[in-house]
Amino acid sequence: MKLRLYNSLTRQKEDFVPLKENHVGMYVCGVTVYDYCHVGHARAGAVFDTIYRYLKHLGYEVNYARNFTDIDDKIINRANEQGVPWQEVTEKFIQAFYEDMGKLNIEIPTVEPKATDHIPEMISMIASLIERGKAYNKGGDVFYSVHSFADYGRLSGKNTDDLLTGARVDINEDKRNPLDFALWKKSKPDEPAWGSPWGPGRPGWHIECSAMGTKYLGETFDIHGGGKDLIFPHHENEIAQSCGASGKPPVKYWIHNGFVNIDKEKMSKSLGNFFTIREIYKRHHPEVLRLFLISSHYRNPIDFSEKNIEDAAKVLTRFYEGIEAAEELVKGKKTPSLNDAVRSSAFMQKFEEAMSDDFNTAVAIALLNEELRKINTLTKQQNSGQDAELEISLAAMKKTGKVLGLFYRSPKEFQSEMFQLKNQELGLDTEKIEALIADRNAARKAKDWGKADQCRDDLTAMGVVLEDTAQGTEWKIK
RNA sequence: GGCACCGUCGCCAAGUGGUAAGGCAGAGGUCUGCAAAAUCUCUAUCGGCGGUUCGAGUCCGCCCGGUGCCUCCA
Repeated sequence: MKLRLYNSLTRQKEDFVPLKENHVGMYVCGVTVYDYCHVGHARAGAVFDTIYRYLKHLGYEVNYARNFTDIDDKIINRANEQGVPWQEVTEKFIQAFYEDMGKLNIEIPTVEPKATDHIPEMISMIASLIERGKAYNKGGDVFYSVHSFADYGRLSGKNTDDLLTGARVDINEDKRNPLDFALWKKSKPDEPAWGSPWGPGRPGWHIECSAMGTKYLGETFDIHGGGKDLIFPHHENEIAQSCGASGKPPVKYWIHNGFVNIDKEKMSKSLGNFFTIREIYKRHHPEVLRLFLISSHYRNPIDFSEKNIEDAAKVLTRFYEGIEAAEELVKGKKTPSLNDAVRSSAFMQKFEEAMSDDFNTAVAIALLNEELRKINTLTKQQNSGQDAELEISLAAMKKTGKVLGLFYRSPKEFQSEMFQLKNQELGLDTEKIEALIADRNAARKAKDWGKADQCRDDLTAMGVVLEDTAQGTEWKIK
């Protein structure tokens, strides 16, 4: 299946041709670890995790690097506020990152470089930039000279004149040009510092990604990802740095995910209108969050709202119920060459077609819904002659789920976790519910429909929904 | 001010120029003692106005409305 993806650099969909056949080098900007992750981070996590999984699904050997920015002004400020060493702040939030992203079923990348483990690489890149006349030392601060890079602004579609007339350029006497940005920051007393040819200091934000990307993926690699907000200045500066140092463009395909909005407005730290992932987990299942995050195309903005999350919860619940019933029927069966049948199924073909069109997860999920309907119908028919078909559909569904990072729990586990979340609000008295159900079943046996309905009405009022099955009466929370 | 992007059913959301996927909600049928679940059927001409074309949601222009980037930010 030929993969096409939208390249932010050229602003169009392009055929994906890796630099090295069957191999992909991918770098995604991680987080600055000074606080808990919010839903925006969750989206970037889910989007690039899905891309990573799909590339592997296509058979590529993927070298995937995602960094931790563990030295930065914000980290230092946070440490000072709390009166703790900065390392304590970063360790805490790296730990929290793993917890939050782990629940979202985000796979661990091939490498996860930390900025502070790569100071020598950054120093050497900066030195090389100075040598090539692309950077200058001003009293211990080193700046990149934007004028030295003719292509500056290509990724973000800006030209330096416009940037200069913009109202918000940083006025800094030490800079030759207001657009120049820091590669190395001289440290003040009591600030964390590393030795360098320009005196003690710490690296600027942009240089770390250039240095680590180069180290792990080479001077030019296939894919670089991140949120749209990183295009300028972060990624623009990365290009300038890497190109300046190596003379080669660092990245072939740039991929940027859209924002998570609250009431149509970008969710961000600076606006203060953000939800942390862990806040969401208190009320919503992580897998529901993941489904919500990938139900829209990754480049479009998504609006985070209770209604939208609840819709996703309904969809996922339906999937798990269908899977549970089908698994029951397929249990113990073993269709010969199941993998081949799955691979060549029309459903899998269409799934790959959708995903290969710039990772269209929205269409992929629509296809999953259609396949679920097929599975439900086959399950209901309970026709042993069609078990193979059901088994193939179920296996295909699971396989696409693996690409999307869904359906990896057992249905029972999912249902029980959902139950617990819902029950937190209602605080249901299980014994009372069981007793009412017993009463109702006694009444049903005696064909006392009035009393039976009364029992159910009482339960409905408590938020309990009944389901009479061949195996008995089951109940769940609405 | 500069540069991008977006406006599709009540809500969410896909859509390579050929006559609108999917989900939620809603209506009706099957099933059920009644329900639930499942399943079937039904519900939009795509912000507005022009233009290009045999044909446009899909390309061009203008207008209206919304968002983002230009400062740290996924």
